[in-house]
Amino acid sequence: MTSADDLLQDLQWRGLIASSTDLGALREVLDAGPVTYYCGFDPTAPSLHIGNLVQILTLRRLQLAGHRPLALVGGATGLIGDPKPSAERTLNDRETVATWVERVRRQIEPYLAFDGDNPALMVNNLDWTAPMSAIDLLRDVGKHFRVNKMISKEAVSARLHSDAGISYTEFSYQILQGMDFLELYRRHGCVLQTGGNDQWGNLTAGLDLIHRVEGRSVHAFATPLITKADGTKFGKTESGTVWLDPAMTTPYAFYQFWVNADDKDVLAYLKVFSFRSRAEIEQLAQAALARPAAREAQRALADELTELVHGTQERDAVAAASRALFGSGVLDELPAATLEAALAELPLATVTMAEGGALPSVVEMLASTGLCASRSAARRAVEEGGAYLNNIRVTDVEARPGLADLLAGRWLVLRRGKRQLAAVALASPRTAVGLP
RNA sequence: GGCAGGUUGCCCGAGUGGCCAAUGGGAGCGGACUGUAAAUCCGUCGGCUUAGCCUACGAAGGUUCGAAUCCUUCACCUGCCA
Repeated sequence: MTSADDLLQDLQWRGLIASSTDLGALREVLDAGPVTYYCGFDPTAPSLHIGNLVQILTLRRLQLAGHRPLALVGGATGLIGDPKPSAERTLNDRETVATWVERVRRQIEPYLAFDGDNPALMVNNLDWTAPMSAIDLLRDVGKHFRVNKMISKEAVSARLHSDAGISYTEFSYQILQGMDFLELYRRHGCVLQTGGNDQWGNLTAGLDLIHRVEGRSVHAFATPLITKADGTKFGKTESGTVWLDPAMTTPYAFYQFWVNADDKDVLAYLKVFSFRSRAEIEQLAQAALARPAAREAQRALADELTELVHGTQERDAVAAASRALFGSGVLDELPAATLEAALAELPLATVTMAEGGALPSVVEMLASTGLCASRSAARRAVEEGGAYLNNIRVTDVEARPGLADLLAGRWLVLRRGKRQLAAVALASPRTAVGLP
């Protein structure tokens, strides 16, 4: 077991503790033996995203240090919705939430060990919330919550003072989350809750409840909101949120997300997401400073996280594809196998040859691969000099690839701008159409 | 329920009868410079069979040769009054 001192110092160095209860008290508890702790995940989408990864990995870090994680999926809280600062959430129907609960549960499992000395446990707050009657809730739990305190919580207060107002449903969210902590304390002796900093009010709701009902002081800490140096939201790309589900964000796109991290952000990301040691991370930071163009830190980050989330095989495939596609080499010099493996990571469009052996125009393919939103946009891209066929700029709006452009007899690589790529495959190999 | 104001492109916001696919800013996208980075500068930013055409200024009607702009009705939002 890692000493509490080492563990807490590591967490602090990584910048993972944005808010916390008394750390001295927490240190004592952690030193006394394996501590049972929990973090909750509400099913608000069919997949978790890289923002949630901070929480998942924090669970993992503590387990690796010898403590016992409870991963909670919010089958109940997901039906209610925690108050967003901006506006009321739309309620998702029960079947949807139930489906998402299962997906989220399966998504978290690989990061934790369910056997060994300090096995993890998955729990669902619907298990203890669903059997409860309204009277139970109001008498047994509600009585311990003071409205004055509830409305002073940041999430609630922001909404009370906004035009959006707040529904009783969302207002009650903190009661449910507080109940979860109490329930897990009673069932499993859970004495620590972690979560995102935006959840701090909900974390403390649980602390207060346990203190009132059980007379016991328990602990909590919150991880910071991950920010970007340029002020934009973390975890978004041109095509939206970076999801953990490979069907929603391809491993290639996932890898690219990290490779493209800003120099100014990469050290912070390594601290938060990487399991490398402090010494290793500091070495990477130095490398980034000395040779920024080599992007060693970004690659290390991308490699490690892609492996962690999608496995070694995918990691190797997308790293190789990225090297091939963004390398200095000319595409038609790549071995066919390397090329095909790389292209397999890209969005793909299939084209057929018209009578007379003509292929669709570059503009048509830019649109059909989704690289450009419309043919007008594709046309514009070509006019702006932002369209490339096999890494060679296309300048003619009417340009139409010929058979000689096909790589390995059937592939075309389309690029828009610097880094958006797509593959085009000829439906039937060229040998099948009877060449002269 | 009454009175007043508002609803414009991804967002903010000009436009009050033809010169409006619609000023300006932001975001986005592309180019140059680089390093698949940032900053900066430049360009672009409804769609299409792209020297042209089509669809659009909350919705539906109407006036007019011609409407985002005028009229009518409806919907929604905001403020004040009950």
